[in-house]
Amino acid sequence: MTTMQDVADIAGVSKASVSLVLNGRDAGHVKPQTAELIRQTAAKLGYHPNQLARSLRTSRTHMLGFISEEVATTPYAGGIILGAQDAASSYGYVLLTVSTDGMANEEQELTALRRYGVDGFLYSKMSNRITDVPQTLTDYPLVLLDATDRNKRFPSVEPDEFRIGYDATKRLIDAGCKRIAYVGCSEPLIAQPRRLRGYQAALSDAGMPIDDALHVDVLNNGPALRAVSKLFDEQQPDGFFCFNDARAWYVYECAARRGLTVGRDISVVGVDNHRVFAETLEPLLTTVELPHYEMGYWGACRLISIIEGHDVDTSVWPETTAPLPPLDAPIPATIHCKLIDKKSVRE
Amino acid sequence: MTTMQDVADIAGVSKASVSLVLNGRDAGHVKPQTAELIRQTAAKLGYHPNQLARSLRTSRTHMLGFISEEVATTPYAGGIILGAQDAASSYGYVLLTVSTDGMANEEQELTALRRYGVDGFLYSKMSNRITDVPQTLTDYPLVLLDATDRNKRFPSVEPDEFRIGYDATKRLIDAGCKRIAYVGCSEPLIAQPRRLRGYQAALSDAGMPIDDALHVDVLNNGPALRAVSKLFDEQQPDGFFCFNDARAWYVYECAARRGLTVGRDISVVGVDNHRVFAETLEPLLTTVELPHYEMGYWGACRLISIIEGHDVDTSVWPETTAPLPPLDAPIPATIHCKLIDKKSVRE
DNA sequence: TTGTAGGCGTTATCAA
DNA sequence: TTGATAACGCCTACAA
Repeated sequence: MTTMQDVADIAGVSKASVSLVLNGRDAGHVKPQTAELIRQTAAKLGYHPNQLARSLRTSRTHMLGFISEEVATTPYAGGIILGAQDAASSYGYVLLTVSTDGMANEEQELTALRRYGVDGFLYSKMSNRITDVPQTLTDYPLVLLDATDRNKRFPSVEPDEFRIGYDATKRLIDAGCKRIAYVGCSEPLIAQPRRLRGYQAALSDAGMPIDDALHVDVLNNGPALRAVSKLFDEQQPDGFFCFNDARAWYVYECAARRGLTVGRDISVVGVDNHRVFAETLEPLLTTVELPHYEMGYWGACRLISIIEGHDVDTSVWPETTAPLPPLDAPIPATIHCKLIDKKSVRE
Repeated sequence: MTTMQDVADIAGVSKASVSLVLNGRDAGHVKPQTAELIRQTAAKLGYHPNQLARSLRTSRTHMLGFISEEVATTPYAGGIILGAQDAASSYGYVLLTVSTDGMANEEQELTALRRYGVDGFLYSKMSNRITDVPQTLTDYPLVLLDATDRNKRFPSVEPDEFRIGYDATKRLIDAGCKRIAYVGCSEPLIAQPRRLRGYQAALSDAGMPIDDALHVDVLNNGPALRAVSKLFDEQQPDGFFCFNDARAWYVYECAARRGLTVGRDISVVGVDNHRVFAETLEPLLTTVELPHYEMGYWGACRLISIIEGHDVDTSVWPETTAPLPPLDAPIPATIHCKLIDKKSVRE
């Protein structure tokens, strides 16, 4: 590894000058000519600063601790991590991941991360759970992902469930469906009532009646299948908004048994949690993606803005990120997630 | 943060002694009495060594770079990362993850990781692809996960596809199926022929005929559905081994349309890539899990053994991990993955 | 405009 | 058995 001293020696200057130039602090300190020389020899030698030494001095590591409570065992994980990764990388940060999934030694793992000197934490749950932030983390910059802080002390990024329900239902309306059912989830998830409200709002806005008989919440397996079966027979819906792809499968099964073809006789829109349907049924099923990537992405952005002390205007966030530097990654036109922040006026 | 100097001052000794004691190198160097005093004051002050300073000195960071080429965008990722995580954590290592998924700047990302001083790399592809290791990594300890090094220079851990095919088929045989079909994948994946061989071997071992008409490779969507439909009508299989859950779905759809019930009229075993079926169809569909967790786990073990210079006997690996210290994590009785290593006699 | 020197928190060498 | 002391590579007053 070539060090700063090497560069200094070969360029015939001192370490201090090299440091100044390579950190962009040379304006008015180092003669432009010398600066250029330094830059060139650095490039020639393939010099890269040693992060450890730098961090030891500055006590900033440019590492973010990514903690996933339940994420890693689910298929959802990838997107969040990838989003956080991309954002982090744009700003010169890197992710130190740890999953405390069902581990007894959560505290241990977290203090381990602290010892590595991470600058802040992304704390990622699943399905937007209400969460108590571990004591160990409360004195660090921290942003929650797909989770909500019970005490509302920390910013969080969560899916805009209402919008998901609204958009999905709107698609069915636009497709000409007249009797649109909602196959929900009977587990007590935050998402459930919000998606339901979105579904109802979309119907109302379109001047369509809200019929409770068209709404059924199910769990899994046999009972779920029977409940959907009943819905088919008693209500004969022509459109289905499904809480997720697992639920959508029951609709498929029932349709198949009745000789109905999805995409012709009935329409189905589901929230795609597992990607298997996107891969398999693309032409048949319309899916709404959960904004996992976006949550990771904007969560990391927010965290970095906190770490670096930027005063982000979160009322127009994440549509606007100023005064953060612009990012290369494309910003989606519609972002199906929202930032919850003390300063936020949204929600 | 309390430092070593603090401990030394309060205990009334020098930094050197503290260092020796706290690193367990005090035998024959430090008087047991002093050692005890040092340990106690360290505990009292809540002293934790600063990893950065330590790393700067030892040039060992106990961080592993986890590179996923394609992993993060798939539902498979979680398991691999989690496995690697668990193993790493057992040995006091931590994972620095980076996904170069479709990134133009792979090299950049990797040199970034190098600057952070990772001790080695886990390079994770998907679906056991033949892989060229990036030049940037070749001078580091490196283990490939779910991938095979084209030049066979580095160890890799990949699924035991033959065994997967064999076991899945065996289950159908044990369930009493007489006409067992294989619904494979027509993409050119390493897994495909190996699973097919496993399927055939299981049939042979059971004294059952191998009928090529019962084997069909499909892609997606309409054509796949029609191919499986044809299989149903022309061959009337009573058991199906499916390449993955996406393929299994076509079997379900066809069965439903014919009024056949899975678990009663026909049996289905599929490799579960997406977890959606495990969640939804548990009682109906039998699934074989891909050994993602195991690959991550054993890959990390191997990498660490290389880093620490242990001479692991890979001929009996991963069943035995000696001379590595024992791990807390349970070792699965049957491991559906195998280590490919220069010294390996397996495969 | 440049260079010198001190320190970040460890570990390791070598006298005492 | 201990304790100075010198690295590790970098940043940053401050002096020249």
